[in-house]
Amino acid sequence: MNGQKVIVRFPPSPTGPFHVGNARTFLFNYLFAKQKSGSIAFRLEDTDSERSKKEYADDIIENLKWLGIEPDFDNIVKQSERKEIYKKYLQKLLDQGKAYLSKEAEIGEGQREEVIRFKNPNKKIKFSDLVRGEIEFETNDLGDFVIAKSLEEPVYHLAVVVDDFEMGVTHIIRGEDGISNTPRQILIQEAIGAPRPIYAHLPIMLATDKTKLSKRKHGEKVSVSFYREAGYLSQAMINFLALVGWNPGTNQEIFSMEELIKKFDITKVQKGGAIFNVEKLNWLNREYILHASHEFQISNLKFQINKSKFKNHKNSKDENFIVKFLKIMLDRIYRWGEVKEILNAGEFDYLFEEPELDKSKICWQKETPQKAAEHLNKILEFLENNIKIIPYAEEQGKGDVLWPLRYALSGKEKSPDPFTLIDILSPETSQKRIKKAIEILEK
RNA sequence: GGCCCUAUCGUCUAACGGUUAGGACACAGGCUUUUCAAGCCUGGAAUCAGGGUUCGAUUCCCUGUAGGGUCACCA
Repeated sequence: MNGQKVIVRFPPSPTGPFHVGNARTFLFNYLFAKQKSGSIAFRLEDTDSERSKKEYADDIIENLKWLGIEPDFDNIVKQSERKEIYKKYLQKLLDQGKAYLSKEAEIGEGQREEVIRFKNPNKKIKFSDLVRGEIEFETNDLGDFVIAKSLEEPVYHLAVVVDDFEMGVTHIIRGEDGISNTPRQILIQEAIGAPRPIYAHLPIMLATDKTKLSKRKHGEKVSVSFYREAGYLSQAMINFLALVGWNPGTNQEIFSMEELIKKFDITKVQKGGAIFNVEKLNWLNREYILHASHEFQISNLKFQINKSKFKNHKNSKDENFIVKFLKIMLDRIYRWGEVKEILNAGEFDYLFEEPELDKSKICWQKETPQKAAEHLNKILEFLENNIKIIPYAEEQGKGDVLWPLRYALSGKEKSPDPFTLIDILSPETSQKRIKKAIEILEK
């Protein structure tokens, strides 16, 4: 590029919520531009007034900001506002005989009687792709394709080529689905005298069924906002997306944005499509949750509790409780949204209210109710005198002592260990629950 | 179907013609202050097939097969 400034572009069409596949495509553009100290143009391809909606444009912008990959938001280009520019180029092509008004023989529903077609020179187009190497097309089977419905209504290919040219785009990094559009666009570039940008076609991101991730087929899980709302961290999302289709050739898995910018290499991008593997995302997200600052963890936890059914419970306001609860939660979540889900599902009800005990479940395996009551009484005594329970449990059989204790405290067959429970419940509450269990056992 | 692209463990991938084909996620087994979770240790798991080229192919070439993309007056 001999010192020429790199300019990439991100041209979403606001006809749906921001798609994770688009997010990855843009991330690669972003990484590439940043490492070359280039700039990133943002263009809304909103010429389809039927399907383009402001809410979608807002969703794209909002999530781009969340992900921390921002294009040049100060200079947003909207295709819908550039009719005059396209018209100028169209007229010139017409004047030069490189395009012509065509009377259409067969007209379908909503189609025009007369459109502007590009006069195809029917030549072989060869271009070099940063990811795939040389790609060759015979363009005669494209025919004289339509480039506008009228002077005022250009069609995609014309608009894109004109915009990329006017905006000085040097590198077009886009999805693999753009490959077959490339020869058409190169033909138009040559006709309007635009330089050819450098192309890089990224592999497509696929769903588990190995087909393109689509909203129709795969639902809300294709939109960035879904992951945001589910409590994934943007850094984890970025880290994950970067690794789908690219890696630095080392065993490193965790990358900050700065490292990605430094290490990203467009020529090492994978050629084949890659499946969006949520399990890997989950693992990464957990890593980020665990390594976040304590303050960040606490604020996320509070946020989730306030969205749960316990939002007004006194424990939810108790800092001490929150800190202890965090420790428990960090051992079992991979995304923050799970806190609310787990809480609402009732798994931790016993931390907020007294559990119902089932007599048959208090005893461990073949232990008798008498024996269990005896152990619990002993524990009560230890608690009052601040004596360690473990030595006694080891002597008497850990299951026989610890299971009844844990069950008395939680009323659950599955829960954190009894010592963690005593700690978070307070000795008083614990003693109360143990007494209750003894009562039930003796009934 | 035409055109184009692609092909390493289940998944994401490493290996500038010579490796016991490496790592991560997931999975299985084991360990741990009962259970669950987490953690730690161990393990199973791949070069699509067939031809070439080469002393030697995961790697280069061809064919087949499979998968994907694209074939709009949508973007």
